Amino acid sequence: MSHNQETSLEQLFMNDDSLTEKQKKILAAAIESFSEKGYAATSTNAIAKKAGVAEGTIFRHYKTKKELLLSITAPMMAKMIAPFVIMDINKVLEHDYDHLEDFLRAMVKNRMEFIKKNAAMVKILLQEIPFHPDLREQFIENIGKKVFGRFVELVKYYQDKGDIIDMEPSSVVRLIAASLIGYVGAHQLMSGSPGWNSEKELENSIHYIMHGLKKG
Amino acid sequence: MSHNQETSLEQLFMNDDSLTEKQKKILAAAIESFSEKGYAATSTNAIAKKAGVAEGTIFRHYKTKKELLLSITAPMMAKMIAPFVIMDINKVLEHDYDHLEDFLRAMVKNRMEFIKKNAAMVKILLQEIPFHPDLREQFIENIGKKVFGRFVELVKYYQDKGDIIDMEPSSVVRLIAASLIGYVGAHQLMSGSPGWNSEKELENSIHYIMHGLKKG
Amino acid sequence: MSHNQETSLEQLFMNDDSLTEKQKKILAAAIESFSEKGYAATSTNAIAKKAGVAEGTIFRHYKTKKELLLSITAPMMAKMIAPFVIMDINKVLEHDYDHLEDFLRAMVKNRMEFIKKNAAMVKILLQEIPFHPDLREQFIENIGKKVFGRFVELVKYYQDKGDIIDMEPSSVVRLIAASLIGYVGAHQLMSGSPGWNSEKELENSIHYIMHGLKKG
Amino acid sequence: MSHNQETSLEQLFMNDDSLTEKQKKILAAAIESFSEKGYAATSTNAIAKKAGVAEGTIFRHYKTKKELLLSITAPMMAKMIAPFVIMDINKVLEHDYDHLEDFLRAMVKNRMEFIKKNAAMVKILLQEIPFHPDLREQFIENIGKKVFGRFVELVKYYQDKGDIIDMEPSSVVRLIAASLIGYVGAHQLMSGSPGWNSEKELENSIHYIMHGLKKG
DNA sequence: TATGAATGAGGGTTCATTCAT
DNA sequence: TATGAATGAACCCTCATTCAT
Repeated sequence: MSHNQETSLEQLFMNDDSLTEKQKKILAAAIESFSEKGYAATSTNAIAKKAGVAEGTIFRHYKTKKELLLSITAPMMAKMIAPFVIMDINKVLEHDYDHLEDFLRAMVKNRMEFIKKNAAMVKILLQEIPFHPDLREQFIENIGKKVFGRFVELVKYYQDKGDIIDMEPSSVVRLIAASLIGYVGAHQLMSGSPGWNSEKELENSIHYIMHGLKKG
Repeated sequence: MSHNQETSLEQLFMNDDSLTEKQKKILAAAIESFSEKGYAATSTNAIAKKAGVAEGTIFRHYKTKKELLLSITAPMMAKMIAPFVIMDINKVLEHDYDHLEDFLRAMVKNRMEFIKKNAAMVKILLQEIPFHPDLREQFIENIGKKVFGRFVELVKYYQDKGDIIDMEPSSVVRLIAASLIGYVGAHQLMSGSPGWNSEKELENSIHYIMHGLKKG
Repeated sequence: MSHNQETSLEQLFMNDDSLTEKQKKILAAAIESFSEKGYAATSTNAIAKKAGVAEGTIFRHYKTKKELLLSITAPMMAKMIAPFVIMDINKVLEHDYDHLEDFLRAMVKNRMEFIKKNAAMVKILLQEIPFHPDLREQFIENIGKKVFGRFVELVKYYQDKGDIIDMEPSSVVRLIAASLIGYVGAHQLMSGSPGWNSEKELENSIHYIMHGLKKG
Repeated sequence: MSHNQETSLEQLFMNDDSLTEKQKKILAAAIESFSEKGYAATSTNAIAKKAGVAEGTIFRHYKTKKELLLSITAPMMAKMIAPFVIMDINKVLEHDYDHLEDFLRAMVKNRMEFIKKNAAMVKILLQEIPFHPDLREQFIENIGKKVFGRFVELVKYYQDKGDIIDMEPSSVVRLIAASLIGYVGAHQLMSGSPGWNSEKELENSIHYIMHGLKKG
């Protein structure tokens, strides 16, 4: 859960040697189009044109348009949850973060970083989940089961320590998530407008989360 | 901000005498389809079939498919913000709710009621906002400017009374909103699954909001 | 074949007591639309709107769109050939016009007058003839047989008198017609532009016709 | 302005290597349909069927139905005026045709040849001009400005020589054009009927033109 | 007589996908 | 591997016409 630089997912695509040059262009074009106009409203023809590639080329690499979407969202989810999947909870808890606040702040900053770097892809994921049952299942499986589970353990630990409220751990996790997603949403909506101070809002959000979960 | 029964928007459509019987069926079918598969992935032909109506009939009443969407979302937004637009802030504050907690709880319940009754339409609104600049503008204009402004006033009042934290009022409002929207989203995602207790989750959310905003 | 004022066909419609007020508006709207955009490209809906009438009203008076077209073109043709049908050739020839030139000039002026007054309707007739076999037949029957026949008689008379060339009478008639229609076409195309002097062009056309038909 | 064989425009399309086999079939089908029923009354579906091609194929090659029309009429106009654009007036006048009659006869025959070979396409052009402002402008620009200008020069030359009447050169050109177009129109209308002798009518037309323009 | 809601066939066009090159 | 022509189903929408009011 450190602050070290991760490369963005899109950059990962670009450095993947198993991908053709054209394939990379297709992915980049698809990401931009899907995030702007949505999956259903983006035509493969439009993607091909934006990628500077023949329409057939898309289908040489991805059997269907849907598969192209999944080739974006699947690694997206994998990377999204990676830090949680690999983290050794015991080590994390005992050595890295004495206080919950510290852990939450670190996590928030880290994932916020990830989200900022992969804004378009996160946008696609969130936008398309309502319309694709398989995407939703995949999401629930990954985020809901794996990550959620890990967080629940974490929350329980801090609850046992008496640091935070004795609410259902799953609820606690959901509340945190909502606050963070809300922050990102506001950032997408407001970013650039004069009244929006992204850093300060982040701090406010963290403060809100912390106090919302305080014991008593 | 009372708990009195409001009729759902869809019922309002159904009781609107200026609408043909067929028109009502079209609206109902469109609401169902749009909320399930999204605007772009719903064909006018599918709507017509679901409504038991000729496809041409749709276009007699709504010049375009987009206009049909807006005829759903526009009154949706109006009703959504209605309680805030008409509420007399001074009266509200001085007589109805001595404590912020009471007001928030009442408001949450009231709007939660509205959202539950109009789940499909709210879903449409939230789902389509990313894809329709005009919808987004309309939303910002209504929710962002009108409602937000009113809430900011309210928050300032309670801040002056010393009840809640001295954070930017706009941030406070955003944080509350995120938590509530997060609750609804979870409800949509989880409703029906065994682990989900909607009532309790609502209480948890309110508790979280209250403490998140506590002074000090 | 005198120069007396005839009312235009459209005015005739307007004064016809057997026509409803609405019906007159429909005819006027149809004439304008058909002449501007053509029969096939004009919708009954557009006609109804331009006439300020419900779409159903059109079909109360005219069973089909085609019938509406014919209700314009049929009287058009009747009026177009009326002077020729009623004229008493012998009288005309022996008393009215000693010289062919005089007759032609009078006829040209008279029909030109008619065409000017009914520009839109003539335009419709000429435009639609290529697309409607029945219109074409009707046209051939009326203009081709009746009028043509009369003109052929006339031409023969002047040929017997030795005034004009001994070409096939039918060819003579066709040549005159082409020159006159050419004049009207040019008028439609050029009218209003600075270089176009309608009166002078008409005189040129007549001169051209006369000399084109001169003996020897 | 020689009588050498030109290939018809449609044959040119058929020998154009830049066109797909299907594209040629589409063009042939469109030419036939447009000339018979008119542009507005011809459906792309009908063209596709007649061409033995999927409807989508049409739109792969021509973005819109209108573009398909223009892809027929534009080269049509180019070829129509080509002989006039490339002719060296001085050479023509001094060496080829001592008398105006000879030039006119040659030109008439040459263009008549072209028109006969491209009857369908000429028909389309003339039929659609009233309904398409852009076509009309294009026509005026090409025929009206370029060709007309050249003819005016020619006419002036012969007027200076004293061969023909001292009428406005532009009127002279118009009168000739009307007579020729009239001939073609009659040919379209009458061709096949027993009384129509195309060759003789052409000679009559030329004679009529010549005498119509005689001095004095 | 006049309306305008309703129809469903058909309009032009776009779509994701296939396949010969 | 990459192309782009070809497909035909499906898209949104318009059409002429009908009919209950």
